Amino acid sequence: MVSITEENYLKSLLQLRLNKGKEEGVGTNELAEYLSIKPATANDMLKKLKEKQWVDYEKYGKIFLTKKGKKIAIEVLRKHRLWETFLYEKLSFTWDEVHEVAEQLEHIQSIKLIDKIDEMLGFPEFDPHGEIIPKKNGEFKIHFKKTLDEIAIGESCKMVSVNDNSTTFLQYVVKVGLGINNTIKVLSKQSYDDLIEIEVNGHISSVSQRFAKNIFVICKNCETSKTCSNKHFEHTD
Amino acid sequence: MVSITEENYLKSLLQLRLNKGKEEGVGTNELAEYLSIKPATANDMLKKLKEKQWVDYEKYGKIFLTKKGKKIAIEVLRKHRLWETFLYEKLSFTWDEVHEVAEQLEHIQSIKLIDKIDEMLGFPEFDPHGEIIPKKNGEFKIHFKKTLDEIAIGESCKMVSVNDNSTTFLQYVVKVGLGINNTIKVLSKQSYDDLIEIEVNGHISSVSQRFAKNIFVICKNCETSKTCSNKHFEHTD
DNA sequence: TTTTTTTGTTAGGTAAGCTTAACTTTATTA
DNA sequence: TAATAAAGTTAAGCTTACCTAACAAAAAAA
Ligand SMILES: [Mn+2]
Ligand SMILES: [Mn+2]
Ligand SMILES: [Mn+2]
Ligand SMILES: [Mn+2]
Repeated sequence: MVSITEENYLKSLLQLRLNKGKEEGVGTNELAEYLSIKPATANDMLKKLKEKQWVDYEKYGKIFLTKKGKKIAIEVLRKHRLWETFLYEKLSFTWDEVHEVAEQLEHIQSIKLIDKIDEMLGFPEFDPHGEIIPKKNGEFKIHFKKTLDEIAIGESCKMVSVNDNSTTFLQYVVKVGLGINNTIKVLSKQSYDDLIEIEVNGHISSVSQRFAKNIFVICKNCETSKTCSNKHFEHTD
Repeated sequence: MVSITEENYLKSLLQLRLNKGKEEGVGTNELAEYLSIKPATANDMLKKLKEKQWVDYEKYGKIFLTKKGKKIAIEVLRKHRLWETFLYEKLSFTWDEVHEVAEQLEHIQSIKLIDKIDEMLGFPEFDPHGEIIPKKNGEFKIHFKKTLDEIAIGESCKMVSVNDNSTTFLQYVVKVGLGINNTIKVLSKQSYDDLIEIEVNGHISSVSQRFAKNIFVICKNCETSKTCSNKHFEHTD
């Protein structure tokens, strides 16, 4: 049996893993920060997760999901994104409202329930934040995303998702005139205060580094995705 | 803030209260049995619930919900029954599948969510088990229900709901040919083994005392309901 | 009315999930 | 390379929600 807390840990490990392009493990402090808990707490829990063979790591080393652990994590992520889509599509929730509720709904235990929701939605590919929804068999495409601050001056990119799901941030994104699938051109960067000047739909505005680091984009001329099954991305079991 | 466990306690106190016709409080052992926990555990929690002013009772006395406690309990009960209806009506779950999942869904914190579900369902009056669904303002009708074993020989009654939500029991109910709103006539009672002979839709069968105690009915010639607002059924606050 | 049974309470203990404070190991940077 | 900073671990302690065992009060039966 997997507790709600354990599910949140495993899902976070997967998300942190996917948010880095490279094949890196996750750190204790990084995980703790992401879950808004203290490193000591994360460390305790990681011992239990290792015991249960859902993660693997050496003392003082990076943490990796095992195959079993990754399977659970993908299921939770799938539920989260399907619930967000349900709230957005069927119950007219707004972009910034869905995440908080989905954070709870993702822990409802019935497989039948989530499969029926999937069916009701017509087996959607993306959630309202532009994130890919894993299929029932656990397969999903990985975007090689960059954050907006990594895009060079003069280059164009497409916004695919966000890295901060807080209501405050999402409402700010809307205010700046940004949205999923918008094309963003980076016009200039101020060396004085690190502000980034961008153009979206003919409209020019300036955003901070902090803001830009929370906007995920794919650049126009790069390889953008690969299919990820249960076989990829886990450590040796 | 009210925890999931606390919500389950408060909801159970309300349900036990409603399942007795009379204006009686609930006992510690009775509550513990209902929640499948030990009386000592229930006793601990009741102290905390009293501290929080959600229940009121004297030591060794019967337990009553306060106005505040009853408000929370009604909200949870409303969510439970709306979710059951959603699963049954929109996702083609069967009668015996809905309860278990609703037991989890009832604890999702969003008011907007449950109101939207209510709206999607067209503000239904009854859940799939025949139980009344409290309105958003907390009002609902109370059936003066009896259990099937209390019906006298020769009398007819209408099945309105069940007192056991286990899959095993609900599937057995279906097998016996019973369902919500069926008219049941009590033909005879065996004094030897306490079996009750009933007639439903022209079909005659015998059921045990244990079975009959879990079938709620209203008798044809009694007063059957009264409206219950937040003002009724609580102890003095 | 006394005895027995049922019901409710107290005391002491466990596991999960969290905290702070002190410490160790690894990584960075001078 | 040595000093410093960052990352990770350990120890001790808290709260919630559960348990068993022993006991006290109230209700029912003899
Ligand atoms: Mn989300
Ligand atoms: Mn969650
Ligand atoms: Mn139910
Ligand atoms: Mn519940």
